Amino acid sequence: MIVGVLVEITSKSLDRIFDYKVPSNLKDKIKIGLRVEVPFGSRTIVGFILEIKNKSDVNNLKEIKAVLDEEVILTDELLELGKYLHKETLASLISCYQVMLPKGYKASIKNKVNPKYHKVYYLNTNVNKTLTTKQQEVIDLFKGKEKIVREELKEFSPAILNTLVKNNILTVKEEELYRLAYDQVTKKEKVLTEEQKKAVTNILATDKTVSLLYGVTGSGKTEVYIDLISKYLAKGLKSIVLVPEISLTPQLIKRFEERFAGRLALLHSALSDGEKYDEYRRIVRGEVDIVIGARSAVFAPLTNLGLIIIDECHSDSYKQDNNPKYNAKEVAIKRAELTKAKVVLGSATPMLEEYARGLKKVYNLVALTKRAGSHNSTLPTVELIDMNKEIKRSKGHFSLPLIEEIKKTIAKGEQVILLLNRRGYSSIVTCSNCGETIKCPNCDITLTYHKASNILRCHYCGYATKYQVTCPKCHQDSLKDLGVGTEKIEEEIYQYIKEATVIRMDVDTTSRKGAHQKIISSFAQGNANILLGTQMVAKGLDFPNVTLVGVINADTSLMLPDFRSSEKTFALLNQVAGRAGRGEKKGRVIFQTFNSDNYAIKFAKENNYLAFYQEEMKIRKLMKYPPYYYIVSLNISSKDKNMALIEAKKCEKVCLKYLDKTIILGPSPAAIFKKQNVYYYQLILKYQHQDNLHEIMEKLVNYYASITKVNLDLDFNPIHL
DNA sequence: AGCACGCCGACT
DNA sequence: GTCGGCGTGCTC
Repeated sequence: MIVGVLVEITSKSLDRIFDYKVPSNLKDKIKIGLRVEVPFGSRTIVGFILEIKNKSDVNNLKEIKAVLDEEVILTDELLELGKYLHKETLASLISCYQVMLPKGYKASIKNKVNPKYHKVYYLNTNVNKTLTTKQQEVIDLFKGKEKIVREELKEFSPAILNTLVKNNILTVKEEELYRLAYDQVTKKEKVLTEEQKKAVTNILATDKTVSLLYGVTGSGKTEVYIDLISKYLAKGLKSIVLVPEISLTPQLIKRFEERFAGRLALLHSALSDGEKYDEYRRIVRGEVDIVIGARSAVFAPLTNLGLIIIDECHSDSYKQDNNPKYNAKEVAIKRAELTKAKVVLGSATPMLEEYARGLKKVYNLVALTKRAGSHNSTLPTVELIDMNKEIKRSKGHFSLPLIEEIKKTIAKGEQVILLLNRRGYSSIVTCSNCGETIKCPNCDITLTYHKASNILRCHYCGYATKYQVTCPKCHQDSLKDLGVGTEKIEEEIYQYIKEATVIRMDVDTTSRKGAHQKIISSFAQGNANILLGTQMVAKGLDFPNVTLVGVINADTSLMLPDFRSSEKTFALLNQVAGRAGRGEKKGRVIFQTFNSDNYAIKFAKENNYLAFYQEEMKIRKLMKYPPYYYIVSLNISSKDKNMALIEAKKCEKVCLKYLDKTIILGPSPAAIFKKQNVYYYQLILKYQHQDNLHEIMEKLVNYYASITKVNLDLDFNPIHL
């Protein structure tokens, strides 16, 4: 017996199968998809069995040393998905399999996680022995219980329990203990609105693989998900729910827990390695029906998969930005096709690509147009504050009208959410007088400030211009690098609003485990009247007492050097506005902006997704961006600065020669040109139809895999450029 | 990736 | 004489 093993070394030159003999004592343990320990050169490493055969082209085969798993972790379905990922992203096959597994399953010994065990006592029947009082106390605890874990018998000394075991009254076993505990309360289902019921029926009836559930904020997409999951469950089919990491809030988890207690597994970055490992084992063992998690949960090894839900499907967190650079949405659709499952994409602000596919009937488009929560919860009214006019009499970053509204809201005993839109703050030069930013004449993309060389550069085409403080629009010497944090804003709030009590929520205050939960419950209990934070206050939060939402700087994210900046701004503003007025009381929203005429801001104020979609589509068409064009970015890097440029030019030449219908931009120095003494150049390809593109890219990848000193890294359909 | 092998210069 | 620098090449 010979096995083909894919070794766990991330190197393109080793990304292939190595054959090993199987010693006779391990023969009956061998299955495809299991991990084995093998000798490799002078060391011992871990790999996956991908083939079982009885012949090999290689002569002196070594023997495998050990089989590491009992349960197959790379099921046929995952093996297939891995091949798909490898083919689509051109990342190494081993990296495609590694990305599917939690840390504890990966090879390196320092990450190794083991199951946790605890002692469990069982009461034997037919006990007729006289017991001591202490012993009787223990036995009494077994009333109505089959077993008791040691931790619950803390007050009893080991001597008592040992005697009971010795006398055959109790039996003790070592059982695996799952590290993550869940609430076991099951709540009754909420009654769906007519609109929600129709959405569910529609999604169940469609013969299309993908449904796009386009529902305004507060329209109750979660109820639709929950109902769909139950319906699939009734058919014996399991579900995966993907949510952006940032919106995996305790509030959301609780709703699923309440409905699917005991049948739910959770996979996200806030879990410890041990917890993740345990959750994964529960899934592998078929002990759960629903998996809820961030991006990589799309690979959860559930069998009988019926449904994959992708909430907030416009979120860029579904794209992984290191290898393999996959998009969980595409993987979900592929997986659904392989298993005849369905995909539901949900959003109030779908990405343009998604909505376009909905309109073209590639996806089944389902709309929720009304707020569901309570009978009179309607969408909040939004007001724009033109900071060009207000700046002179504003206090710090706060305009007078915003300060007034905050004061009024606090006085009524209601709560406020304030968003500091920090996206795009770093290295973007803005005029502090008129709000102007400098754009690339070729790409319509904000230029990025490079401190070291004191120039403004376009990340797309490489255009560069010298940085000057004079604003080309208002001619004031006010062009500067912006940068303000939530701490500074918090100070200002206390300075101008005496009655304010603030809770801050940003990466700094939520990094510790459980901090997120604490902040949310503290605010929900009314311990503060203002919740101030970055993007994370915009997503998924549901506080009925919040009646005012303020955005301190609505338009900083418009200035991102990214063709999706308008889309991102619109989505962010729409979402944060959706946090207001979710209960009985009507909500109000204030956006402070320097660009009150900008269409993204204007349509966000009007809550008009369709109008935004149409306007943005025009620009995308004109500028040849997605969804009209596909994009591939090539990143060429080397420790040798000259060689990096030479090779980047070589790549350009190859593209020019073979890709006749493709627009080629660059090579230009990458966003971060020099990183740990490695120099990076970037080429961007734009195309609509170029049949041989993948083939050419594969050839380039293989070529650079064979040479050292220069590296080529590809990103198909990149989110950030 | 990581380890051995190998061929050159500095030095207890 | 030997230790150790890192360029090259191989791993079933």
